[in-house]
Amino acid sequence: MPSPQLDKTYEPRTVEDRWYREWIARGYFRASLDHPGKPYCIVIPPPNVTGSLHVGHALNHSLQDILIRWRRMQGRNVLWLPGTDHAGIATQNVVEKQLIAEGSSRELLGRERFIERVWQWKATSGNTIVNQQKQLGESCDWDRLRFTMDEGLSKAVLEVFVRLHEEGLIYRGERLINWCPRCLTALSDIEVEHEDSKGKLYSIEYPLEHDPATRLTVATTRPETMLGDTAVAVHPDDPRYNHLIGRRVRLPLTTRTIPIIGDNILVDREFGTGAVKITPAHDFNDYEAGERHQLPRLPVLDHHARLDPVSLRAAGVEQAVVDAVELLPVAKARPKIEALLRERGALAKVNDHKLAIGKCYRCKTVVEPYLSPQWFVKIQPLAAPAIKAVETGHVRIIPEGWVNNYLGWMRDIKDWCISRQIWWGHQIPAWYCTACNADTILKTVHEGMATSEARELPPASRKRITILQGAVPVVARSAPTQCPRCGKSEFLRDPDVLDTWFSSGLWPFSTLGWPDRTPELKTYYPTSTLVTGLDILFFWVARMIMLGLKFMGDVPFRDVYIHALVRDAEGQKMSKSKGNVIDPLHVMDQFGTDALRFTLASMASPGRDIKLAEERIEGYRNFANKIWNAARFAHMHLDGTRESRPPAQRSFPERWILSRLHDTIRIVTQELEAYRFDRSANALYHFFWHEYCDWYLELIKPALQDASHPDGPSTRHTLQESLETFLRLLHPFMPFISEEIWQTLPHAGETIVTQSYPTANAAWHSPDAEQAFALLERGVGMTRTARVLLNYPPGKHVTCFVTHDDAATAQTLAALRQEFAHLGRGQFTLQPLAQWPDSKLLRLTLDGLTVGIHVEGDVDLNKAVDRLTKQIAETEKETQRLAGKLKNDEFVSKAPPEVIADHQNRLQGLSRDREMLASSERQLRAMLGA
RNA sequence: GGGCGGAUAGCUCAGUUGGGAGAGCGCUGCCCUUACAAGGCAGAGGUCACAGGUUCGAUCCCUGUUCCGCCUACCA
Repeated sequence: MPSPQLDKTYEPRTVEDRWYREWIARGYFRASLDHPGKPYCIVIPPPNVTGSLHVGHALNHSLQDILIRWRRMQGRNVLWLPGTDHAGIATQNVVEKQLIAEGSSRELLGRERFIERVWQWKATSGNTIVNQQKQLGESCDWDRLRFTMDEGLSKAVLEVFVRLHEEGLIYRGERLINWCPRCLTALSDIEVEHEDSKGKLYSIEYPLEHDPATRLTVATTRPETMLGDTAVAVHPDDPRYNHLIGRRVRLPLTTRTIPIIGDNILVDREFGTGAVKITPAHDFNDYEAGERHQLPRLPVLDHHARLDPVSLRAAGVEQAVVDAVELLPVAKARPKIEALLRERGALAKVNDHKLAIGKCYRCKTVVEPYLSPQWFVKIQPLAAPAIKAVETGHVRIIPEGWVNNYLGWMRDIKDWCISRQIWWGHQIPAWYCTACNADTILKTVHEGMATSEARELPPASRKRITILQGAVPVVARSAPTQCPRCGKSEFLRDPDVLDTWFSSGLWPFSTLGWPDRTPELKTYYPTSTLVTGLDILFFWVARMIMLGLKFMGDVPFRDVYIHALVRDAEGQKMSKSKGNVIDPLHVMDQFGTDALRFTLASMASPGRDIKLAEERIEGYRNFANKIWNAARFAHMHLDGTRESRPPAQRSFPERWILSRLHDTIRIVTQELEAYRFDRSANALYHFFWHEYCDWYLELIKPALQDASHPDGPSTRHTLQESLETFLRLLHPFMPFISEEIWQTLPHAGETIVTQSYPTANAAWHSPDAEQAFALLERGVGMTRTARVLLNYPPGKHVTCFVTHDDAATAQTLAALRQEFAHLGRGQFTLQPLAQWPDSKLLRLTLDGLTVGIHVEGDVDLNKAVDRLTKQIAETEKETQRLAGKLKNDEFVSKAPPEVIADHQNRLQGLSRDREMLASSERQLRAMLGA
């Protein structure tokens, strides 16, 4: 066939787009239920539908695509199922910002029109990330693209909610939850990020009611919450205070007195004064203590985390204090309270204090514990089987270091708050009969707005509806028409939506058609592997395992591979505000998609974050170019007859490269099975650059360039065969360049995508060739070193001698005369040392191998002498070390015999080397003297 | 506070049953040798964080210390 002309450098952009469209058009990525292979399925961790591809996605998706393409080539029935999630809070925030920029708001728009607006936003930006994924070469079955809010998945959400509710595993109740006063919604425990910050510890004095001259001092980091204190706790065994239990203190700034109680859980006698104020409505520990002692809960903050005048009055706060702080946010109220306490002489001291402050993971606003009715999943019954699944290995977590992390969290898991006070998401399928619940449904004027603003609102938005804890919902798959209790038909639907993770927790089966019993579920569930980052192990992975076991009766996936976080070159977390983000799209434009993918794979070592620097990507861009040029070389020489000989009858370079290829196939496959993408990638890189290009292509040039060479036809065959095999081995990592080159080589089939993955061929394994090569490599290296020592130009034709002090090895060398001549650029004599000239010769020795190079003209021999002197010293040092060990009786008596024998052999070898080096040095000095 | 991981060449990292320290990038020198200067060849560079212990022998196993990350937690 004619050799196609390949350009001198590889241009990824044109190639990538062309092939991706072709792959899609021909449907190579489509899964088929009829496929005879064993199923292999990955569901993609759904990215935010309105987001765009960042480098973390690029890593996550590249690794999945490597696994998928590899398994596809292995003949498995592959499904990679793509999709996106609706990212409730994040997406709602984005659209709200747009509205504010337009001078509108979601309240002005109303719920229905707001949701329409979000769908519009999804329609305009929803394809962005999908197109970027395609640019990355992802071989997903795009026909099966799913979205957490689409009809099928919403049906699954409804079904799960109703069933869990029926079983009593979902309940509604008033609890203290994490509340974001900016997003105005509840958050689950893990949506709160903790950050160390500097704060203050305020010591406040509470006078005893029966003895006001005596004061009980309590410490707090949040003095403004003291207005809502309902008790002070001391340790029951603390002799300083326990006689006060049952007495009362006067709460400063209020008209109230509160009891002193004994509590050994809340109180740490060592900390502070040993007395603790209790604010059950604004602190999780205090809430628990309040439960234990039946204390009232007095909230003092509203949902914007401002001091609420109505609540303050209800809490008996003095009117002057209310006037001073009402409607102030916490940060502004705190100094006012501090000043008021100081005025009253109630503030004992203020110390600096380090504390961890909780922030909203979406908007970084300080989260407040907030008392409100919410929906929860009772999690213990779901967690128990999910713990067992990992303990027994039904789900494998890789690297397994994360197993304890998972188990620890699961064993201490808290009920999951699933309701969110936002509009974008799956609205909770609970309806309240307005007649039966007349007393528990409160409609108040919207407190978040000044009255003038509130007047502008449509009536439906003007109210804030609060459905109190006692309300009785009807939970159903569709809206009820009649109240089962009173028969009336007017209902209010619960306005809350579900946590986004509630729907993504169903992802491995909802995307396959559940709750319908589809053939897809039957074929692909449990899925094979989940590839994800550590950051969503709890958010997502744990919940998928719990819900998968609950509703499918089986784990959602067999393996969970947890990969690293991508950081910048300095190890900093990438963030837009720091301006250190590496944009994968820009990288792909600049260096090519294959280079980016290969970089990420090669750096994916387990248990270590990836510090990504552009130079690395550039390095692998160069690798792609190297492959490209090797292919150009092949094309220049593939014309002519080709002959397929049995491997054992091929020439030495052919046998050697096939043996190396055999080994590389073995390593790449084995490491992929162990999810060691880094080792697989490095094996590919090392093989191709440093064995295939550096040595093999050089070794076969004589056979290729001489038209009448007897090994020509076989060499051409092996060249083509080895290159084609390597491209298949490489394809999962570098899909584009491998396809582009593969297409130009002789091949069967229409695409590399569906070719079989190479398997190790035992007939290619050749220890003899490998051993011979090791000698050749070292010998050639030594002649090149000698050339540099003598300042010979690289092209200079030299006269050389090579031998080895072991006779059999010397025989092996003798068979390599032509290879030495070619790579060493000169005339090589492979005879015993006795027949070498004894002057005008620079000799180098290592491990019994000696190379001599003829010294011509007036060259400076000093560099060579220095080199020999240095090497002799090193040899001497190593000799001392080994001899020392062998002289040690304990070593000789206790070390294993093979280690002793090895030491002795090495010592002998060193001794011979040393003799040879010393004689070389004498010879050189003689020449210098002459 | 608890848990986990890391500390190996200038940088980023391998090193899997303890026995002669490796790679990539970078650096230095020489080369535009017809596949490739996005390249070739040669080379410099490391008491494997520190201190003990186990062992004939420790980068590797054990203990402690220091430093850096991450996760987690209610010390008011």
